[in-house]
Amino acid sequence: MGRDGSIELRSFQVVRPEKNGLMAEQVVIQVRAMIREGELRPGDRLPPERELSKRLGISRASLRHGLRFLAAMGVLTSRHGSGTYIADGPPALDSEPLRMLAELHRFTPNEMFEARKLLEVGLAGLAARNAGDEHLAVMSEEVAEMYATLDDPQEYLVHDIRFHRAIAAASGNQILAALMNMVSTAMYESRKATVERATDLKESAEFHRKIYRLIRAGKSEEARFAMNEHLELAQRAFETEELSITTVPKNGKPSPATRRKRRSRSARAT
Amino acid sequence: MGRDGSIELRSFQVVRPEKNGLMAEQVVIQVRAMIREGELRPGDRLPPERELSKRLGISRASLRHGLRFLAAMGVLTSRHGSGTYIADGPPALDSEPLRMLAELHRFTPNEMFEARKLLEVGLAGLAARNAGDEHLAVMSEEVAEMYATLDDPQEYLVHDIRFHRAIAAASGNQILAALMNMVSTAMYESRKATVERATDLKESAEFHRKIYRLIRAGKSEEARFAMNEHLELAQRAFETEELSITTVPKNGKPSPATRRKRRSRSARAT
DNA sequence: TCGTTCGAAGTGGTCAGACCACCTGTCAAC
DNA sequence: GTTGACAGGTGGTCTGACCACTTCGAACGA
Repeated sequence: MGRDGSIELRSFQVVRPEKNGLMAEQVVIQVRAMIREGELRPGDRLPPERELSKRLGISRASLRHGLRFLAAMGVLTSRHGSGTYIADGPPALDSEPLRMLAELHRFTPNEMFEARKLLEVGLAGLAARNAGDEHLAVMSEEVAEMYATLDDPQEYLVHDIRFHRAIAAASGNQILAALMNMVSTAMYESRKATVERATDLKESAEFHRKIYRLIRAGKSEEARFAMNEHLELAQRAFETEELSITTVPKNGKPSPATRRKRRSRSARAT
Repeated sequence: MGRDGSIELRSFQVVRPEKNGLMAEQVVIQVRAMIREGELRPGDRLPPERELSKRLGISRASLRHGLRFLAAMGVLTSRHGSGTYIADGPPALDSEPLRMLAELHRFTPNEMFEARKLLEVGLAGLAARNAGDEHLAVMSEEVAEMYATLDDPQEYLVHDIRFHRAIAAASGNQILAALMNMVSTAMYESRKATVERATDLKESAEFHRKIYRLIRAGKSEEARFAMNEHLELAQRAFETEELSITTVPKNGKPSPATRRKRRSRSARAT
């Protein structure tokens, strides 16, 4: 190794054949490794930044960049004055990225709805096959709450969402559940506005009850069908509402935002 | 209730609508606003960090934290020496969070596969209804490439993935396409290993061709069915492979991993 | 004894300024 | 016209200090 020690300035680089750029990336890799090895588990607290930065041989600033990155992915949460913790609770994906993506690319609410529909229908089918008693109990509970809050749209929406979330949990597939929640959450703002003007929450509640019973009975295909019907109804309500809002102004050119034509775009594969 | 209101300690919250915590969060909000207003569009370059930090009245370090956050969400990419750019190209969600989540919660590959199946089947159905000529052309091309690379599994896999990606693009729903790609990418490592030991790539290619033809013919239901069949086949191949690896030791009990029963799991609603 | 208060220690959040590493366009030399 | 060196701009990293918040235990009071 020729460690004569005259010039050691860059020795730290030599140790590292990779010479990977981006110190922050190193942090991600390290933490990820710790998770994979089982060294870090959900809910655990990480070592203090000052210590961790020393251990990894990088500045605290760089370490923090890496942690920020992980926090954005939903893997970590930092609590001021307390520490940095591995996310716990049910597995969940942050919906913020999806919301951003939607704004960047001007996704239509309809597209969002369609995505949700596909996921929810599939989940309903799975739930009919896999739901356990405790999930069924939650669903039943939420249906009851919906009936009880027919005159309070906002509250109704909360139980609506919880009901669908229970179905997702009952499906037995946490990934699909996480995806559905991501989409659902990204749509929350819109739904909050829509439900306020809803005319027939009772009908909606009936539908939920019907879906619940089909899932409980283990009737997969029928549960799928009912869920599909339910969401298409909701989607239609949503669409008409959208129109009634966007058509308000006296602008002669209604800006054909909904028009859809085939775009040719440079692919640039990576 | 006895709310005589003698204690007003918490008024500080009311007086300060601004000064919200987390400077980095401010950055996210600001950039997001710029995107929403159309001030920033995909591919655009952001102002230099030194300038932007001044404009927002925060230190460069905090600004960078915020940018890091956005980068993690896939909204930005920073190029050393060049600048910071809004992500361009087709809308995509980073698969890293999903991969992390999978490791944190020990998702089974089967769950991942099931999620993928649900998405792909749905996408195939949509593609049959919405596919344009240019998408069909890409799909056709990739099928041909698959036949041409039957003896090179790794290369085959590339075209396999591109084919499915083309279907997603043809579905007309960018959100679902992004979700599918996220799941698919997260599984890439596993698939790379599986395809290497695949025995009958020809059969796989046949299936892809069949799916392509059904999509081109606009036969939605049949395309869905074929896709489902195709993926269940692949899943089975994957499972047996998993077993052949994990069952290596002389363990007498083959661990009935596929058995499925109602699990009772603490729900912990949030 | 029990409950409350308060303060010190620990931890994440922010700041400032400097320097390094890399990219890009320019312009001189060939 | 082509090539090469160079200078400016830009993101990446480091340092060290201070601020803001949480936590917990010791001192205090009932």
